[in-house]
Amino acid sequence: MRTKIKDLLASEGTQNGITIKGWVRTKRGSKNVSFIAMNDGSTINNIQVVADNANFDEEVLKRITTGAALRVVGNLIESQGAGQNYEVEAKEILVMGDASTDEYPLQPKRHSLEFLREIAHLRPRTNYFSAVLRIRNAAAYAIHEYFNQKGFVWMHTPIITGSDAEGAGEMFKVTNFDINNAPKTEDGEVDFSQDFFGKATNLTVSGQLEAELGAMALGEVYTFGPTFRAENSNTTRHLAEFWMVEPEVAFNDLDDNMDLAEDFLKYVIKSILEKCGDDLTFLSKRLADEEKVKPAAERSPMELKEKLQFVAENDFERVSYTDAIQILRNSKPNKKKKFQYLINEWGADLQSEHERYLVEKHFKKPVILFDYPANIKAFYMRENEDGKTVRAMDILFPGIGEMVGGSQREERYDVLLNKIKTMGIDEEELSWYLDTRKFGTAPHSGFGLGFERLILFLTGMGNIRDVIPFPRTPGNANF
RNA sequence: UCCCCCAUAGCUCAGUUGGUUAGAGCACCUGACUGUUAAUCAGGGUGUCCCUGGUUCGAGUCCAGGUGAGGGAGCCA
Repeated sequence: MRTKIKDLLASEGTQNGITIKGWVRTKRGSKNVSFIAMNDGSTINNIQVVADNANFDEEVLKRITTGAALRVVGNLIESQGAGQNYEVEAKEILVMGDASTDEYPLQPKRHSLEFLREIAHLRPRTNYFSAVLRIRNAAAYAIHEYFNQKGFVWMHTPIITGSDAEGAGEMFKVTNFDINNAPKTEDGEVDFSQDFFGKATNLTVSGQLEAELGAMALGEVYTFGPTFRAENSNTTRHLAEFWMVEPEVAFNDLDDNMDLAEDFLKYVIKSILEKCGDDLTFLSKRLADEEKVKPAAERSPMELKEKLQFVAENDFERVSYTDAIQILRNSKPNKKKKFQYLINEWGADLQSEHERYLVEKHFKKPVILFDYPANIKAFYMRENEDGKTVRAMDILFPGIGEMVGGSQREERYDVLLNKIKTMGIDEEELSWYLDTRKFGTAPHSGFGLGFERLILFLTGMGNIRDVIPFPRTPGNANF
């Protein structure tokens, strides 16, 4: 039996005969005594193991190096040094796995995130990354907890899809063909009727359309799973493989949808503040250190925990696209021609510089933009009475941009069919989707949340490749 | 995909107008030290200066191409 370091550090008193297993972070010491900082991933904090050198084989002590796996049997005693309440007085030390000092790349010092990305198989062993992974786990748990409490059904939508009309971006092809020798039809095209599924298939870019089917039966559903986009996106906020949360609720209109999204985000943030205190404290401190190096203008006005608290406790700003255009048109950067894309008239798609202005300069809090022009949004969004806008909403977060994208869905069969036709989408492909509007249609709404973008916000990390264990990006599928 | 930067020791980085034997801190190794907190002190340099080609008497330094990485934009979550 081993005791987790988290539990030992929280111990109410001394304990005899405990066993810990974990990895060495640092070893230091003098002629008579060695101090080993050990971590087992249960907490960001290390426990100090103290070994009286006289009681141990010199060869064993030599093998205790940064990265080595140890089993230590001993007593939890009150620390005789400053800096920690308890420490483990070692009686027995077994080196379970050595870590060669001249090969092990992690050192007891700060490494750059770029370097750690190159050794993604070892980076969970760092404070930085283990904190992110624990927060990621707690956030996933909080998401399920939230929806469960609200009576949502977690629906497993397919990863492999036969539909190419999801309309959310480039898709990865799935085939069993020998790509150099695929069967061809008479006119020279690849003959997918002979492929595994009997048709061309792809990895999903969204579970929304299927989630809508579920919502029209179960009332409230959500998806939470991997999602794939074959876009050649090279940014700090895009991945080719990422996790997405997509709630879909029957009878909800756009206002209900915005209420749900805001309440949901605040719940997850509060949950992390409550459960990941140690990890947040570490990240908060680390980020504050990095801020010090930056010029004053680029520094964030709040530190991580404050920022999370602020967002959890204040209402998001809700602004229609039309009002947002007004604000932007009259803004200083627009008048002084500081925007790369100047806002002149209604109908323009907002660039990230505009979104950033609204969120970071004008409102200084998360902003929900709604009622966008129909021609810049997807076919399934419900048309407003004005005939030119749709019931879409995006939630923009400071430093991240679009966290959530959602809409009230077009539930009117004729309107939807017409939209599909004018956008040149194959209606045969979507006949099953159209059936929901044919049989017992009802207003419904939903949204998609980029899980990793949420983790970016929760951890204060700057690059999405640092909040997923093994990032998949164009040109990179290592590990 | 476009734009901008960058690539020197295991890591982080310095390297002057092109100049002879390429440096620092940390890591690592050796030793010292009565309890340390990324321990401290003394000693030790471990290198395909990303690759290919060019300019030059001479290239880590200049030029061209390539590769890799980072930031920004677009696409979006």
